[in-house]
Amino acid sequence: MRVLVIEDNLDIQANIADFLEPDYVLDFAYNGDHGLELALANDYDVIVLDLMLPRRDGIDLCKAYKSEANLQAPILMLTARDTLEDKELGFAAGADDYLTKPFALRELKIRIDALAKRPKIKNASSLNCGDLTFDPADNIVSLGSSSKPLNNKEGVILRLLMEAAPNAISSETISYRIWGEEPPNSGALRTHIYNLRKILSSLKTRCEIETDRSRGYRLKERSSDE
Amino acid sequence: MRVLVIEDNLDIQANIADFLEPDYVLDFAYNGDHGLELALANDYDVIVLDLMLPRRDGIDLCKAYKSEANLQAPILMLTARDTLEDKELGFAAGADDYLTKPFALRELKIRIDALAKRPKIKNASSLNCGDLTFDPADNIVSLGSSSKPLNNKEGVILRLLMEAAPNAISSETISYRIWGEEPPNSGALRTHIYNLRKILSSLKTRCEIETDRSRGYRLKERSSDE
DNA sequence: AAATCAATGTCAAAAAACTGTCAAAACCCA
DNA sequence: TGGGTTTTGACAGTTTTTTGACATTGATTT
Repeated sequence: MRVLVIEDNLDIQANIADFLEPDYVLDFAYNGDHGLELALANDYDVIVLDLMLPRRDGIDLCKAYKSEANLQAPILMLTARDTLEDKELGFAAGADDYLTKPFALRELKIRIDALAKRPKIKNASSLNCGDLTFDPADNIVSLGSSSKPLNNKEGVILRLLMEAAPNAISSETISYRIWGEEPPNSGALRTHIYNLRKILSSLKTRCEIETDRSRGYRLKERSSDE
Repeated sequence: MRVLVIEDNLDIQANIADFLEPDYVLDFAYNGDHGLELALANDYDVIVLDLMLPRRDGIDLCKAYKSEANLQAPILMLTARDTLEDKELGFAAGADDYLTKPFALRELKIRIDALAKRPKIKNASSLNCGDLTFDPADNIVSLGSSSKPLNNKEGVILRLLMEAAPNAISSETISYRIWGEEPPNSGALRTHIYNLRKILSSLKTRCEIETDRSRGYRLKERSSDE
């Protein structure tokens, strides 16, 4: 497990090093610029980030990292500030956990472990599956140079399918994501899937929406032999 | 965003409801059993879990949920206990965050938001028994390169058999898992077992469904001498 | 050993549920 | 109002699930 510790206080750094070193591979940065550089260049499992840093503020670093990193490691913020406003700021900047000094090293460790468990967030503004690309921001699905606009519901459905791929996603889940507790009382979803399929096939993509009878739908790349 | 709150203290519950209700869809459970049931049956974005619960301990619930849920929602533990040992227990059970009472509702909210951001953990669970492999995610049973899709009921039955193996599981238990309190009034289960056996034997697997007369069914690897 | 009985296996056919298709109606917004 | 979006409803085709009728099995009793 690789952990990046961005902290300018040498004492704290040494403590952390002593405590975590046997179990983790640690990198250290002493200022914000260096920290961001390391964070973006390497693939860490967790980043421990002090908020008060020379050169570049922790909040700033966090925002920059979350927007620029392709594979976002979870960030644990470390700070002496304990007001709710500070925490809000930190989480709003993209932190995943927040620990106020002074803290027990063991608590730091278990929180690092907890953070490392979850899969990392992929920073993809556009989704893709096989040869297809879909941009949820403007609801356009495209294959190479040809593309088609989708309407709202179709966009949501395609996004859900792409996020779930290659697994199936149940009609109930899709329905709930679109309509919440009160779905339309007729098979509107069926119609949307139908239309989505027509659009996909007009793009000549190799992806298609498979139905997993009574379990849901799945976006899948057609195998070559069909 | 859907949040499940498992908390037996009605005051705290009401507070949480008041504070979060406008923004989130909340479900409540008042005891551990009901909480686990809801957690497994629905797809929540975050689960808020009090540790001291009637019927089933929070730690226990957490472990059970993490091992049984296909798609694990992050769990935020809520408790009056503030020792490191308690936190370690909680995180070891699979918690993703830990908040000690009393807490500020705003902090609860920002931590819920932070948890909801991260992608959920998929429980990659393919079962096997002898030479057979069964993937409940797509209901496909396979032996080496050959495989067969199962329909819903067959899938549930095979999963139960595999989970129980090498022990037998009673018809009543299977029936209850499939139909709940109101099973069909004819021997539908017999027919499903029959069909499942046909599928298994078409795969030439060495596993077979044994019947333990008046006790139930059992999945077993045939011994070589038959 | 034969008779009996309940539990189970076998199978075809009926019933129910699910899905695809599409045109038309309802809705919404500029 | 007009045009795109979304829902409705009807129908057909398919798969899944249940039903029911009968055969078999194994244990128990006579």
